Amino acid sequence: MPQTARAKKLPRLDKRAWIAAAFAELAAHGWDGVRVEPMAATLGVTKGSFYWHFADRDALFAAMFIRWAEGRVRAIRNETVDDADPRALLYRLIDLYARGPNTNGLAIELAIRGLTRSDSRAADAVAMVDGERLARVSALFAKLGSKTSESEAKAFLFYAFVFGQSLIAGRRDASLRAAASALIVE
Amino acid sequence: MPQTARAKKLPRLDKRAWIAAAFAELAAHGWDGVRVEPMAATLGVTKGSFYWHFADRDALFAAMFIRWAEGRVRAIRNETVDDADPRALLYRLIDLYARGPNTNGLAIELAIRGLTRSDSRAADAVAMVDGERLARVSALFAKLGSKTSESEAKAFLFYAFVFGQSLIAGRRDASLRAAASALIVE
DNA sequence: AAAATACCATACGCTACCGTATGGAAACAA
DNA sequence: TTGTTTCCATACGGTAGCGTATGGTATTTT
Repeated sequence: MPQTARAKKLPRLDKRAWIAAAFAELAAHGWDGVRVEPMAATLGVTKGSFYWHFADRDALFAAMFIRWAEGRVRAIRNETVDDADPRALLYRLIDLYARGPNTNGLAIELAIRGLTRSDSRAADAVAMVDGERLARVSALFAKLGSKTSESEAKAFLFYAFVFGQSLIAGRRDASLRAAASALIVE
Repeated sequence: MPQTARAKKLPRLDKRAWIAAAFAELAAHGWDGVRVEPMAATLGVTKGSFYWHFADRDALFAAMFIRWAEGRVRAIRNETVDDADPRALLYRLIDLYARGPNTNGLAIELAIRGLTRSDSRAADAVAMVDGERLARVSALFAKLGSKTSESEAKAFLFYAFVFGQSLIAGRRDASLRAAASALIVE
């Protein structure tokens, strides 16, 4: 009997493919959605694939934490190349986390942050990302003329606002967001 | 055979007891932790109790959303009695959500907010709470002399900050928090 | 081409729950 | 006391998903 099922072109899967699928599920249905067998089905394979690449479900989680942290650190570094205007960068960062298409990334971010209490690996990942982001944003405020201590406070405020804003229901109101943003940056 | 198990004094349970237990699990282990049989065990009863009070697990969730929303609306109203100094109230609100003991309430809040995408009942609850909180905080800023539009922006900023701040890893640093708070309120 | 390795299918046992069905104890009423 | 209602225990059947065992098919290596 041929190993049926699955499209003609059968692209073998690797860890990355599984992790990507896991993030998609995480964004859509939370951690409850990240389950081996259903994911295998949507990937067009069986559990056999998964348990070849990962020891168990928990190993997938661990890999997700690491990949997420690395990706976020890389991202913030790319987003704050220092030959640009600091003020413009700050506004751009707000948009980047508040507006449209990145709604998925935000869901993932919040889901991971929801685990920091019970999972130390998640806590480590978050700490790494927060450290990098705060440092970068703080540097931007410093460039705008703040002293060290003040730039750190402003960075904390800025960063906290960006996240909090994403949690609030009536955030559709763009003008409100803009006004609040100006209160921080200006 | 007597209906064994369970301590001598057997306080019959009601919906409220189940909901309270569910919130405790939610805070500790997220939605994954809110499961009927394990909760029954920790409550010292069996599923029989649960399925008498609730149609199914989903009905429990629905009840949790409603109870949470009502409780939060009541809370913000109590916390903003208007014979007090607005500025002091604002600082007090920050502390209330940032410091020590309320770490449980925050976990619950974030867990519920994590569902707003996939569960409209959760979204409704959050919208109700956010509306009330924004209105109350906005009124405080208005008392401090802001025009309507500015007080709304400040309230949005304030409220977003309070939440975001709770998500950030290095939030232990009280002085940072204080400095950031001052940037908003003053 | 043969052998080794990488990747996956199939099939299985197992556990943790969900929800239901039913009878019985406790508390309250009549 | 006797019914009536409220609350719960016990016992099932059923399902979804975890992890394992094993062998088969691709793919690379020699």
